[in-house]
Amino acid sequence: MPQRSATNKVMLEVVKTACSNCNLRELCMPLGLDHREMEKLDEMVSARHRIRRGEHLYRAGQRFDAIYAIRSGFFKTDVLIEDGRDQVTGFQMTGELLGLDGISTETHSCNAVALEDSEVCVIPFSHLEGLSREIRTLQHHFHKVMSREIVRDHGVMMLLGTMRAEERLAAFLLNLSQRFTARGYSPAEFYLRMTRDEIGSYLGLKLETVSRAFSRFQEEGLIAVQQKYVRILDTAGLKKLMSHQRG
Amino acid sequence: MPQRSATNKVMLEVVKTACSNCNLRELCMPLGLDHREMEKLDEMVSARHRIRRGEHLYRAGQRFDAIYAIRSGFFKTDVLIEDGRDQVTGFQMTGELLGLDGISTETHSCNAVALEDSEVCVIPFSHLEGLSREIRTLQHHFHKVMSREIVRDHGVMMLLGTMRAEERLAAFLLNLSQRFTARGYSPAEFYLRMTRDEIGSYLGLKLETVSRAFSRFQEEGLIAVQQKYVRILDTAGLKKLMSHQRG
DNA sequence: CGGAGACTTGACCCCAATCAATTGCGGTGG
DNA sequence: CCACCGCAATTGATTGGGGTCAAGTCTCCG
Repeated sequence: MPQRSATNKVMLEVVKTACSNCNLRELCMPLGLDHREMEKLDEMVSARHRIRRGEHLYRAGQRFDAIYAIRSGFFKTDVLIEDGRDQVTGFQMTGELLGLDGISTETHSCNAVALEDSEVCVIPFSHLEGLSREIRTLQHHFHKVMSREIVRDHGVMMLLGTMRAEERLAAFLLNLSQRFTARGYSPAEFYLRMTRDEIGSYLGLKLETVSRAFSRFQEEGLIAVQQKYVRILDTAGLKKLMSHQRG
Repeated sequence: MPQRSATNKVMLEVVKTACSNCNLRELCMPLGLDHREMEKLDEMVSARHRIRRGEHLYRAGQRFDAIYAIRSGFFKTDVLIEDGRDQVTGFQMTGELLGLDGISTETHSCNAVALEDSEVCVIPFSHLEGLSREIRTLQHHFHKVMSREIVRDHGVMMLLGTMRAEERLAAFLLNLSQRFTARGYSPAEFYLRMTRDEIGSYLGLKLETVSRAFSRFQEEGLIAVQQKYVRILDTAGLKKLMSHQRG
């Protein structure tokens, strides 16, 4: 319990931002650590960083030296190639990590942009590797997180390679729903933080196609949608949509 | 130097399959290790495994406990979903690792199939984590390899999300060329180990489309292709193709 | 209240999918 | 050795899903 003293406010601030007291600890890095290990983690994750909506957390080409855990907010990552084309490679929410792509070349290979005012915890990568060598659990957890990212990417490849437009959007909505649920939010009702254009880029579709698919889903009673607000009315219906190649 | 003795032959066999003497050491796990560290790696990577063309190295759903380094041969990985659709998520060649996707859930999330008679080195994962805690260089290298896989996946997402058929095939051929080059083979001439159907699955195209694109490239003098044999005649032309959205 | 950006909707078009026929190739057995 | 089989690949004709272009509506915010 925090001491009642003149330093109370500062204490609270510190407590509030420590991994050991973070309400994301079941989703984020601390998973599975004991008390002593958690303290070491707290030391490592000393810096926090606020990012305003629309600002970059990092840009492709910048030197990599830390990964970031999202404490609050919402991000997108995107890559762009010379001729101007770009693609959103992912949307990240609280408890998820950003920057894993930078490890390989020690240079960030994509851009990370806040889609709403956000706060991230800075995890200096060399410290993380150091602590991983001491704490088995942390090491293993980190490996799992990287692997999960690979599996997720395979899922997106599947989506882009084999699904038609409406299936892609259904998969996208169900995925969002599941992730909001894991964070204690409603599985059926949420605000999209990204534009139709960004959804389209992620799903390999044009914004008009995304918009049409939303409208169709609404006509069919699968969802209620009004701009960024989405309410899922028929989860089973959306799932069924995904398992039919045509029709 | 191997001793001249009755055990000579056995010795040679051991030497031949040790990481420290493997001609892939600049591509594979040993990268950057000193002599002592290399010896420890040799101990860890004790088992080898032969896989015949068409056989599975592992299947989705099987328990994960090792990753595999390809010593010789060629593999594909694919995922399949309930309704029967499947997608090739990658083609792997010598020196590359297989099985990273299994770390996250301790269960393989895709199938790995040999496209020609192959040999892999078995790297028990718990041993690898153990050794990573001892050897900084190995740990860092392993992290880089995982990260590289993530970056590669982003490249594929880009390809699937934004490129048209011919661009995809051009990108695919250039990528193969580059990887063969890194292994000391000709950059301009190689045999494809996979079918048109498998290429198509990987690129999000139907096999007929792949075939047509091959034919078109040949007509335009970019490549010479006869079944599985491919000869790149105009690398610059293929690259140029990739940077034009239409035309 | 006015303007800019986000979104929706419609009409048309094009690239790749689909359907279908044929050719080429490698292995197997008479 | 060659005929045959089955699979892989090529090629053609047609179709359709999503892209493109364009017009209009909604919303947020200064």
